[in-house]
Amino acid sequence: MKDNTLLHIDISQFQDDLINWYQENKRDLPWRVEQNPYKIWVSEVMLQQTKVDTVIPYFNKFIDDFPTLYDLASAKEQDVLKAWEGLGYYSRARNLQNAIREVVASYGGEIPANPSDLGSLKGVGPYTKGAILSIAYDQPEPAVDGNVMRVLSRILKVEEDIAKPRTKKVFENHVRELISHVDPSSFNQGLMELGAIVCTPKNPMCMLCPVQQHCQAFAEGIEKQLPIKSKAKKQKSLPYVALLIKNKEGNYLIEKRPETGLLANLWQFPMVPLNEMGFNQIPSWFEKEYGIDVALKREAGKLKHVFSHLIWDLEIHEATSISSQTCLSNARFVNKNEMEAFPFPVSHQKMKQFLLG
DNA sequence: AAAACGGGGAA
DNA sequence: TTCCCAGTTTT
Repeated sequence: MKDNTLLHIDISQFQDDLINWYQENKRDLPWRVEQNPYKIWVSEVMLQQTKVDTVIPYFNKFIDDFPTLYDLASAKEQDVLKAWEGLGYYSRARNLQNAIREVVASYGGEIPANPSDLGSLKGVGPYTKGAILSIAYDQPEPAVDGNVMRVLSRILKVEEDIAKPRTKKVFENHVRELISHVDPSSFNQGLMELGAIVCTPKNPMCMLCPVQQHCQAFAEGIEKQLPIKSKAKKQKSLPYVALLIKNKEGNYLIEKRPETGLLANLWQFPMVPLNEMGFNQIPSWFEKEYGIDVALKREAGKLKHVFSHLIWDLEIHEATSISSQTCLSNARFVNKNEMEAFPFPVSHQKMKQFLLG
């Protein structure tokens, strides 16, 4: 063992300081009320790349709609996506239901308490696996997320690029050395809570930190320089015309997106890729793709929607059609009331809102 | 190892 | 604007 970074830390004292602080300062959150593996799992999936304040109302509604894993297993996917509407990363919801169905089918409804079975489930990667094992089952497994990497990069002065996939393994190894075997749940949650409340990205509040005396970065005054993270390349912008097409019955055309890729299985208003054709080709393109006539009426506004990896530049147009149906099974005319049952991404929720006034 | 995959909020 | 967030899957 060449790396003796941990020798600088009094592990037992560090555990006590962190766990005691967590017990005293942890936030009251809906998924901390009981040690229920299903609810903890749901919360962990929702919390991936999503802030606590955003998750809370979704979590409460989700548990209300699907109180047990059997309710989720037997639900329709469209209803699960509807409950997830607006949260983003919709594959999380589809993977979660897939995994829960696997738990019912192969594990008698008992969420596996061992790393290999648990980790084999859809959507359960290294983080979620460790979070469930430690928080729901009190096992000393690492649960390393962005918070933990930031906190430990400062405490242990780790200067590797946290944007690199392999760096996460470095932190997992550190956690295996540091984690309390008496209360691994409070240890892991304490690290994350500390990252969320005290050891924040820009201006960490070191004066309030319960493990300040263990922190290498604080000792050297370099806490704001850590962690080191390379920048992502910037998004490409894609121009579209999105159409609010009303037919004679007063119904609007919506369509289901493909079952893989971006916003899989969500619904939307038709979008015409402008980088593949000119504006005046839209009606003929529609005749070819949807088998319906379309007459553009007027522009309703513009919408810019930013994803992590691309940007939609949308020009919204109102249009009319004399058709009542399309040649596509995934597209249909619905009235404003029926529209409410379909899951839309946020960009198209805004267009829907435009229609509803 | 890199890219795909959403959305919101803070600085 | 820029960056960040309780990540996983696919390529």
